[in-house]
Amino acid sequence: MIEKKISEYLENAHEIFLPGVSLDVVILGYSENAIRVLLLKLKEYNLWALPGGFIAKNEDVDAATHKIVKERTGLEKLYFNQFHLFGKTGRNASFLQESSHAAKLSADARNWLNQRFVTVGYFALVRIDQVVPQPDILSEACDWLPVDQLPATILDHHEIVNTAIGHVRRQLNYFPVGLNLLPERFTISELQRLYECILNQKMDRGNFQRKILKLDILVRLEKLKTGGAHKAPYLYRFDRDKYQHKIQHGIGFI
Amino acid sequence: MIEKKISEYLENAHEIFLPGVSLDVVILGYSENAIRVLLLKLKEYNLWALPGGFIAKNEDVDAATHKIVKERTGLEKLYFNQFHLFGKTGRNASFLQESSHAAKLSADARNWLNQRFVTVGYFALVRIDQVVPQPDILSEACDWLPVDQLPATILDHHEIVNTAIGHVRRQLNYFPVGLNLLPERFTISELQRLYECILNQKMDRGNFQRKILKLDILVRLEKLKTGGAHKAPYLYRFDRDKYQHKIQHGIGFI
DNA sequence: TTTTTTTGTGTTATTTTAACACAATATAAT
DNA sequence: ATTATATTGTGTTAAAATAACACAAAAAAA
Repeated sequence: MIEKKISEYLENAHEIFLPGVSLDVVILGYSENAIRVLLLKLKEYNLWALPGGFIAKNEDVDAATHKIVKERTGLEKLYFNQFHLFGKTGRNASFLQESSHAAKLSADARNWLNQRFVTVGYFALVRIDQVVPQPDILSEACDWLPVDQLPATILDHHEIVNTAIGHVRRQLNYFPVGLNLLPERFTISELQRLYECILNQKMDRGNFQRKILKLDILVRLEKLKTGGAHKAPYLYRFDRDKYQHKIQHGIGFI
Repeated sequence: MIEKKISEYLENAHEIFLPGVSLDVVILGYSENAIRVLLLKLKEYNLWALPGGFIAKNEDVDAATHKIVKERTGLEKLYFNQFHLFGKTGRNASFLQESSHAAKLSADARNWLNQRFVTVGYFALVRIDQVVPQPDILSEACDWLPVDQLPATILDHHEIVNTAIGHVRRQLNYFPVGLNLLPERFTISELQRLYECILNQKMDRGNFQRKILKLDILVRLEKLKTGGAHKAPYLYRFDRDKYQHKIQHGIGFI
């Protein structure tokens, strides 16, 4: 039955969508000291996929990103960053043709899906506990999967995720990170663990503290009361205005 | 008559090219203390354009870049860097429709050109005096124009050039530059002027010298004999292996 | 009360950065 | 031939940044 949905969705795709171009979005989240990526499990296929789709002929690519993510995961108002156009031939060769489900698709749908696409990749960073992704009709599940143990995916989505992470890692040198990945109030150690997790390397605690505080994007709150068998750390929150300023203008950190 | 050429070129474009996607290349060169960009002057239009074109259906986008640049300017073996996908609607709205020449094109060509495109931008850096660009049949001229005084261009090529320069400027923090922009042998001051030109800011001479030498990508040659009314500076050349290593692995500089 | 763990902050050696200094020297001016 | 001018190679130094480690304070568990 899923084929019927896909066929309906792609009926007249030639008239609606910009041909040749697709769009995939790497939504990265953080929890339990692991960077995770939001993937959709395709119904009746044992494969995962990034939320992605096509761009309407009269639609900006940036706008399509928001629309596609909303449709496929329910998430809204994320901040997206374009990072690469994946343009190799043979990107989208195999999986559809080999599938036993392909034959059940309409001719329109098959034609559309079998054309050669280039895909533009966007990424976003979000707080896992603050969003509730909802799989769309094409997907049976929508899950946060750790990026270092990706499941089997369609096409080159594995490569797209890894490229996105490389970009995030490099951006860390110029832009702060954390506003969308940590709870409203957090400790410096929690922020440090996030950095260590993205960069996959340990950092000196004292030096990290001094350096991040000197960026002047954190506001110190009262002491943390609950918790571990040790001295209670201060809680901080981001100063959103100053944080946004650094995001816009960039500032070295690591 | 140019319309006939264009019509021929675009005949059956639907079958040959990936629809919806075009490609533009910002080739930057340096001479006389100005960063210049290679532009083509379109025949019978009083507008300039970046070398650009379309991607064959069975062709990698990276490969298309080389092919298009070769066809349109004669330049080969450049090192290209993809930097952005320009995806706004209305990018390619006006110039063709308004032109009196459009009516002379074949229906095929008009159809092809009137579809909505997104364009992927690549840039390259080259030594102006080492390449001899040749305009192709579609262009009456092929010239290096200073990026701070761009002439009227088609579409959003102005924005594409400026975006490319922004990327080059940011890359300067991570990768050396100069191998493709200076003569084989050059002085440190010449290299400094290049940096100042790209960054549009003055730098301290002594500090620049120490810093660039510490990168360990330059080889000192004999003294410069000819020239100015002052102490003769040393000549240097790039150590290509070490330079390439820095390009690959990146290293902070500025 | 003691132990364990982590925190906030301190110390110090080393390196980097930024700004300026000055003699050396190749040509031009006299 | 002598002096002036411009630019070079290198030196100096204060300030800032970096890296590695130190230690008492404190919250909870033992």
